[in-house]
Amino acid sequence: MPWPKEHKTQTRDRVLDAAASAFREAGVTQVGVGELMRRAGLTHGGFYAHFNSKDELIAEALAYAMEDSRTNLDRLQVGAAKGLLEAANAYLSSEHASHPEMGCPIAALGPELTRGAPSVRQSLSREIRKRLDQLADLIPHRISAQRRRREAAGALACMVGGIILTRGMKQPERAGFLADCRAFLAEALAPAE
Amino acid sequence: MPWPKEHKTQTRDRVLDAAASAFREAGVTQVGVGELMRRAGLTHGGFYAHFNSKDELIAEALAYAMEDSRTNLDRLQVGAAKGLLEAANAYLSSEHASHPEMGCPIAALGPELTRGAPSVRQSLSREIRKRLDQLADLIPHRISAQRRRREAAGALACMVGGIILTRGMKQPERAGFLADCRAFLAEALAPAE
DNA sequence: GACAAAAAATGATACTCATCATATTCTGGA
DNA sequence: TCCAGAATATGATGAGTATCATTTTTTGTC
Repeated sequence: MPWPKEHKTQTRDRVLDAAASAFREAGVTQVGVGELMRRAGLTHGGFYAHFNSKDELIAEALAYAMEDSRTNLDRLQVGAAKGLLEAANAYLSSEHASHPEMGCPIAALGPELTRGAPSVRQSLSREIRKRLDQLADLIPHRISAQRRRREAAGALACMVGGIILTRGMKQPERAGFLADCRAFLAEALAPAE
Repeated sequence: MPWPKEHKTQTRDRVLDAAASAFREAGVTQVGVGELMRRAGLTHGGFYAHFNSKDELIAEALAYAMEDSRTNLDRLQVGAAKGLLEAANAYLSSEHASHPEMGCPIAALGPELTRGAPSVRQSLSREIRKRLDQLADLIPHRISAQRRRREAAGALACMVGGIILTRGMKQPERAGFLADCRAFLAEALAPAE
């Protein structure tokens, strides 16, 4: 094998990383294969040595971006108790709203992915399920599983919708709206009752 | 004026109506000017006699679709007390989730519109503000304006995110997730406390 | 019934895009 | 130093795009 044995995997990962950012920033349909390869330091032709199709890349880039956004958002809540509410507060932040290319791909690309190829939709549904389970796990286990599932669903919906709506607003209104969403969740998720 | 005086307005409206449906169904970038004109019973060339650009059409189609979705969703809650919770329940319905072409354009196109031309973003921010005001108005006015605003924000975020997430899920999971979102809001918006 | 103007259709331009076939370059081992 | 094969580059294809200039059709009025 006349090449370093991990070389191909590394360039493949570079393409994947470039795709995960570029897609979240500009949308999957607006970013062409050629530009992705250029961002990865290559030319367009070699693309199909790494992926069978653009759709396959999209499906993989989604999973990659989900993982990436989770680590980026975790950095915003260092030291916090890391309950569901803290996770939601980090998600519903101005930093997240103003940096879609590093943020949650569901908020950046959700509707577009829903209209994508079957492989893309399959990846999307899997990632959503995974995220719901992760969030439900942040709720104390003394709470019933049913209630944990309900709160995770409501919180994730509020998070995704909140960021999407924030990004659709003009600058002066954004901060107040985000604060409203956080306050709303703080009450809805209160451990009381 | 050798044409019925409302003829041009009527065909313009036909294009607008076709655009509002097609965009919500397939996304603004996936629907070309040619197909829209064909849906309106015309050919591609005449488009620019009605609109200065595709972006101008998108901005107008968004407002048109917002109005259209409101009437379609109102039909789901006939006779109800028409409070914020009832509006949210109609929004978070299986019918809405499975018919994006008749539903809320923010849920169908939000992120895509955010990346659009300035005129599109302007229209989007205006429509979001309008919807927030409409929802806040559904809350009894004895509640403080601040709290009405907060509940409208949280509810709309939950509604938009809930529908987007539902559409990203596979069929057997959808109904349960929608029910969880509705139950979550039912508790969060409870008039008690 | 002919005319003028409005409305729509035809046709063309200049792109961009995903995909693939072919050629070239690079690398570790002989 | 040269070779085989893997990784990448070149170039082409065919389809699709927004936009505009020009021509054709349609309609109310004389």
